[in-house]
This record gives sequence, C-alpha cells and structure tokens, in this order.
Amino acid sequence: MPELPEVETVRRGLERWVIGKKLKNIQALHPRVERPDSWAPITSLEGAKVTGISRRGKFLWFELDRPQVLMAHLGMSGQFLVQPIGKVDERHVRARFTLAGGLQKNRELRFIDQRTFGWLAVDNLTDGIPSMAAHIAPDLFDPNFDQASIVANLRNRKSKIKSAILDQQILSGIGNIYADESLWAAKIHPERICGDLSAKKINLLIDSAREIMARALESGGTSFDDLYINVNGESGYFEVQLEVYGCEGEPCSRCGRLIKRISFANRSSHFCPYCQK
DNA sequence: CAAACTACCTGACTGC
DNA sequence: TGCAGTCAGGTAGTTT
Repeated sequence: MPELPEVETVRRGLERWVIGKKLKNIQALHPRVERPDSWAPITSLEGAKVTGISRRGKFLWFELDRPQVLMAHLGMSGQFLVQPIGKVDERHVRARFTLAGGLQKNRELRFIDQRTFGWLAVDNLTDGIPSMAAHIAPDLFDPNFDQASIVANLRNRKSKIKSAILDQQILSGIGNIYADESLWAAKIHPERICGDLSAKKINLLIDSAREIMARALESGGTSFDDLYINVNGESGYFEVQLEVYGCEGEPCSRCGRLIKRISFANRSSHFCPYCQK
C-alpha cells in the first residue's frame, strides 16, 4: 500500500517521536514479522538508541548507536504507531518496542500489519546503505538520482512502461497509485513499450511522478481507509486529488471521456483511453 | 540477461 | 445467511 510519499510521512513521524529513544522490551509477536535472512533477532537490539531514520524508496531503517540498523518495510499494509504503553492493542500488532528515555515518557512503538507482507530485520551497512536495500535504485528525491542515465536505461527496454517504472531496481519509490497518476499526467498509455518513447516523453513522466509525489507528501500521503496512517494514526488527504487511480467510469478531467481500468502484471491500471494512447 | 509470471497473506466487498 | 470469487497501496523467487 504505502508508496514513497506515505513511507516518507511515516519516516518523518518516526524521526520526531523515536530519535534519541532507547528500544527496550522488544517483542516479536508474529512468526513472519522478521525477515528470514535477518542478521540477528530484532530482540538482540535491546537497549539500542535510535540516532536517525533513513529511507530509500519504500525501504526504511532505524540508525542506531551500534553498527547494525533496524530495517523495515511496510509491504502492503504495514504501519508504525506510537501509542501510550498499555493502551489496548490494535488488531494486527506484529512487534512492539518500549521507547525509553527523553522527554515524552510511557510511549511504545508498534508495528502493525494486517497482510504480513511487511517485515523488520537487523541489517548491516555498506557505504551507508543496508544490504537489504542495496539492490534498490535511488528514488526520485535522492541526490544520487541520475535522471539522464535512467532515461537512457528505460529507452533500451522492451517492457511496458508501467512495469518498468514499478521496478524498484530501475528507479524506486513509485507504486501502483503514483504510476497510474504519473502516466496520466504525461499522457502515456501504461502498456506503451519503453523503447518506443522519446527521451523527452520519459523525462516528462519522471518529472510528473516527482511533482505528484511531492504534492502527495504535502498532503500527508494518500489513503482510502485506515490501512495507511501516519505514526499518530492520522490519514493523508491526497486521495481527493487523484485523477485516475480508483476512478474507473468517472470522466477524465482533461477530455471528459470515461476512465478505464485494465489488468496486467496481476494488478489494475487506470487510464484515460483518449488522452493516453 | 530481461521480462513475465507466481506466491506470499488477511480481510472487505460483490453477486448468487 | 452463506459461500465463492474478486480485489487491495509490494516484493522476491522462479520460469520463459
């Protein structure tokens, strides 16, 4: 569920509530909450102080006062919530950390995940990047994002453009919502072959994605229900600005034709059949 | 190798 | 009301 703007909203919330705290009484409450290739059980981080919260694409990690990091991915339904200790648990609490020290007392961090595609892990850094995120390309807001080389890379591909922009190893952060929204903004049909698009068109697509995600971030992310909420439990408001995602059968705001939904690569694509040839 | 497909889960909703 | 089918914001492993 969460894409870059939602994960970044969560990161900022964690930054505010968790930096400077020590992780205590760590509990893993579901057999799949830890990635099988975690370098150590998350409980081994007992007493670690959080010094920073970083992100690449949709991957998050907690920097600690020790060489390891606590790695996290929200998957389709993961959430972090900061709650008073002892407050009744939400329905799918998968892990818990008491936040010790600092000014606000008696708070705990909960990792909640209905569908269990999210995970936590202990990981190590190489050149500042955890091994579990090393295969993920820089995202559209990363200073290392090299747009010219990504455009060149895409122009050499034979896959459908939407599949390519969802591939986190080419460029990261874009998910199904922002892929559809960006393709609509750039007037590109999701099934167009990458190599058939001009460099200008691909640049427009990436610029559109960056601009749309920046606006979504200002609104606190996109959410339709309580499956995406920030660390304070609040929903984002960007859904009111969506042009195509979830708008099947509604008129396109540019041309008035009805938005269509098709299925490929096991997921839905929403687009305007007139604007996006 | 790149590209396409499948599996991994729970739960809400739709139509019969 | 029950039950089968569909759908959901993601990634990783396998197959072609």
